Amino acid sequence: MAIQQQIQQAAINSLEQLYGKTFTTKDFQINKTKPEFEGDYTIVLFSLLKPLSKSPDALGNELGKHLVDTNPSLFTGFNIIKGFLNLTVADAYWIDILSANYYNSNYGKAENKQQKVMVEYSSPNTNKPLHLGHLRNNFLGWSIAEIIKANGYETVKTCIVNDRGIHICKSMIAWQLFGNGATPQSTNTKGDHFVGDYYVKFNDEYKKQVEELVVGGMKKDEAEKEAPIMKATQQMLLDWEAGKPEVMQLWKEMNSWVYAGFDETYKRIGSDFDKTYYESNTYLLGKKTVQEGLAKNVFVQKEDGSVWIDLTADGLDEKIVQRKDGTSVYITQDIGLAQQKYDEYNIDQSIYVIGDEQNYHMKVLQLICKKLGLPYADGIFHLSYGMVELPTGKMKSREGTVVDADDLLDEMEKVAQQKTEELGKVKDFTAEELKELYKILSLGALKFYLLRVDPKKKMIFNPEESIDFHGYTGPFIQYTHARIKSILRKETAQADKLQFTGLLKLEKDLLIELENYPAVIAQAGTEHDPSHLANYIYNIAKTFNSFYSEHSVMNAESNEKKQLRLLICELTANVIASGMQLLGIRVPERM
RNA sequence: GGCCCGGUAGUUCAAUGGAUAGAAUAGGAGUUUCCUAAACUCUAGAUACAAGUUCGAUUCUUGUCCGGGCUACCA
Repeated sequence: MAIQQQIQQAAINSLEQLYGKTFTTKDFQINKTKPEFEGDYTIVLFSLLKPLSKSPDALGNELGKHLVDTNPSLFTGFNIIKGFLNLTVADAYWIDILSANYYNSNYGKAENKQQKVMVEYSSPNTNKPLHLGHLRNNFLGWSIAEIIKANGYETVKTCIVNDRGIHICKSMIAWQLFGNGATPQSTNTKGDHFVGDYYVKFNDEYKKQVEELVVGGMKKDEAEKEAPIMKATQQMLLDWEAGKPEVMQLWKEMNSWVYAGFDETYKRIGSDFDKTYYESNTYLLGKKTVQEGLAKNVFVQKEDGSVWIDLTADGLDEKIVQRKDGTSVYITQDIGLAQQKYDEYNIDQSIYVIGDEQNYHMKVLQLICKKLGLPYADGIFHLSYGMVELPTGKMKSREGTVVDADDLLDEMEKVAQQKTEELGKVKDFTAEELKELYKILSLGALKFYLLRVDPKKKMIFNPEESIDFHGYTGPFIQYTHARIKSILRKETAQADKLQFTGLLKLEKDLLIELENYPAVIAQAGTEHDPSHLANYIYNIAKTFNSFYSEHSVMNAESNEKKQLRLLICELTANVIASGMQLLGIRVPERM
């Protein structure tokens, strides 16, 4: 049991014995003691004063004394300042944690909970390459799946590819008009970029045609409908839905180019999926549900034949779920896909990693599922994340301010190389080892930069800051790990040589933080928030660096101290590596 | 208009209702005969505004001001 819970339980027992009253964990708080006071953990007494009719000093003294007397192996002392009871935890407790876990690669991870959680993330469109926003989505999704796994759940990572629709037809039309049979191979272009370029060409041409029509005297909104390239695109969509062979052929070919490009990027950033759904296979789903909803009177049919649900009683609007022509809308597909996921995997929870612009949509989806009485409705969770913006404002594809994922990764690698060369610490690395190191460092910097922020909040991506390898960054933590490993290459710890010697402040500070690792994994899981982990690992690294510069391991004051510090090094390196792994970040042995 | 989210040092981010609001970066000053200076130490600097609840509010409530998102028979 974690120390905080142990303290709380001990306090509950003492209060019961002292005053005959039973309290629960919600009745009072245990905090870490602020560094400026003596002690390790603090019981906040204020909320107990009234029910016990005690002054802070009286209660603090009685409770403190009782706690120390009845738990001599846990507490070695206490002091009271105002309403705060500061407790000092016995060194032996921290030493025990250390020797029990320094070799344990599963340290911090929870027992199997026998439940299955699906995480859907990434969800790209096949008409353009991935950009910075997708990176936040991918890093978040992958990390949250790992964190959930560490919390004892089985996970299924999925991706829904938006591979059909008018936007795809735009690239296809543009390729037909301007492609002259070019392919990614013939132009030596990455497939997703190749197709994305035609999407841009479509928009250029479309804009031109609209302008010409407007000059010719047509109104703008009419011109937008009448532009020949748009009409051709709409016709193509109809042809696609009718399954016209030439269109299907072109569609398949262009999508295959995109997938080749995506695969390369996914591999590079470490995204992987247990199951990929394609919208072209799922867009007709959900129609049966509409019929069932009508039968249950959850949905109503209007005179023109369209089907609706009235959510006004829940503070939302009326939403359409089927058009008057009988075709399904976006939300209907989502209901269908949710059902399919449940049928295929029998999942207990389904997490959707989707931007906060779709908060309303996801609310509606879950509410409809609930009203339909679907068994998986309560398990739907929208992991809503904020948009990534630039210091200059929002990214806009039309203004060309979108940060391309591949370009960004290339740039980051260059910076990693440049900085590594400047420092000149790994001159004996082979070319492959160097390349690998640059990858580890650049991806580490980028992932950490995007994951260290609360997912719910929008964030500013500052290109200059993101390539900084100092301070609150991935490489800072990676560097700390490499430093520790450098010590451990020289000598490994022997646990049987460990003797209690009295902990110095920085030794104890580190152990207190390391003891907290399981609680941090749990918190990151329940709150669906990897930033807690990022923050935590950073603090571990920071404390270790202070420790490192203050106390020598190899030249410790005594052999006991040396063994103790070697064990601290082991556990710190393990926790750093383990925690970073949960963020999808690798740590090098040397850098 | 309606609904939702956010406003904390110059900047980017923290803080289950608890002690003197933490970091990083930018600024100022230092540290290397000693395990990797991608490091460490010191210094200066912030809760948009106004009420309310509370022993105690960055946190909860209300209002004001300022940003952002959603509000399609698009996906």
